[in-house]
Amino acid sequence: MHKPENLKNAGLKSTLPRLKVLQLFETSKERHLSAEDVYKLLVSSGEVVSLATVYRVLTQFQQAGLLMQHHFESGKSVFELNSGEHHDHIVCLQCGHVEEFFDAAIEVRQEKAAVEHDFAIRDHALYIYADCTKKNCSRGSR
Amino acid sequence: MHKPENLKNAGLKSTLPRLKVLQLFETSKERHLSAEDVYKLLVSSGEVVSLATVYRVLTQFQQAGLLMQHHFESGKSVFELNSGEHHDHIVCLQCGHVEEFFDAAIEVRQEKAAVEHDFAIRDHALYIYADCTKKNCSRGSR
DNA sequence: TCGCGAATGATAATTGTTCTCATTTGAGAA
DNA sequence: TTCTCAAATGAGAACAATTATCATTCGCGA
Repeated sequence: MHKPENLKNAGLKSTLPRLKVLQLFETSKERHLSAEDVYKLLVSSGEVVSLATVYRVLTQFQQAGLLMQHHFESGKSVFELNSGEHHDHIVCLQCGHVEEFFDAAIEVRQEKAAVEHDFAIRDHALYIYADCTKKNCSRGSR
Repeated sequence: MHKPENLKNAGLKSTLPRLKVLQLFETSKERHLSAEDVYKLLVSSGEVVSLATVYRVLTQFQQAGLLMQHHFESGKSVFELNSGEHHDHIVCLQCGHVEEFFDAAIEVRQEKAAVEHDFAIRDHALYIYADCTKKNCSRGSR
């Protein structure tokens, strides 16, 4: 789905590090990755990329609309492929597992709240922090 | 409203720095303050408190339930007196101004989303980022 | 008033992220 | 294909927010 063309379309020169990062997001089983995650995954799969480059590329991809950036409570921000469909997140406080959801009613009420308070809404973040029920949960990370 | 008793009730020894911080939150016109804000406000009003102590006290107050902590996109976290009534926030991306709102319907739908995904909700954060209409907006801070 | 454990101050250490700058690379020109 | 050069990268320094360390000081009960 995402190919070098995507980089060109985004006005980004097609370089090795960029292709590797993009490919990682497309193939990783974990959809939400932090800069550190990306760096470690690349290194552990034998790729040589600098952490600085990972940060730069992630930021560029986010600005180009290829990735979405989120700020969970953990302190570090995480990225995910931009599916084009807005959604919010439920984050497990124990294992860091993230699940996505969308609720039209919530979206509507948010817009309403912004309007009522005389704000021009630009973006919003809804994070639900909870305990998930994964059998392998509680390994504590992220 | 909040007095030394509150500290004792919270199991915290009533010390000067703690009283000063608590008093600052009670009297400041800005309801949402970062650690840096608190530190600077105290210093500029002639008080002598260490930044490390400010961080410690804020954390203790938050754990004691006196303060609520929020993580806006700015990167630094902000605190506010715990009113006891849950509410969400609209944050101006330009001037950092924060407004509060509450929408029962949103709360209900969030709970529903968590249940549907088999999560035991522990906490949630809903931040709407927008441009406010304050005449003195756009000074850019926080 | 004394004594001791808890709290504080000053500063070093950590963490996540950005910046600097010398070196390398990709993509078009020759 | 080779050359050219701006753009991209790597390595490490620099930064900002926050936490940890540890010697000194303080609050509070005996």
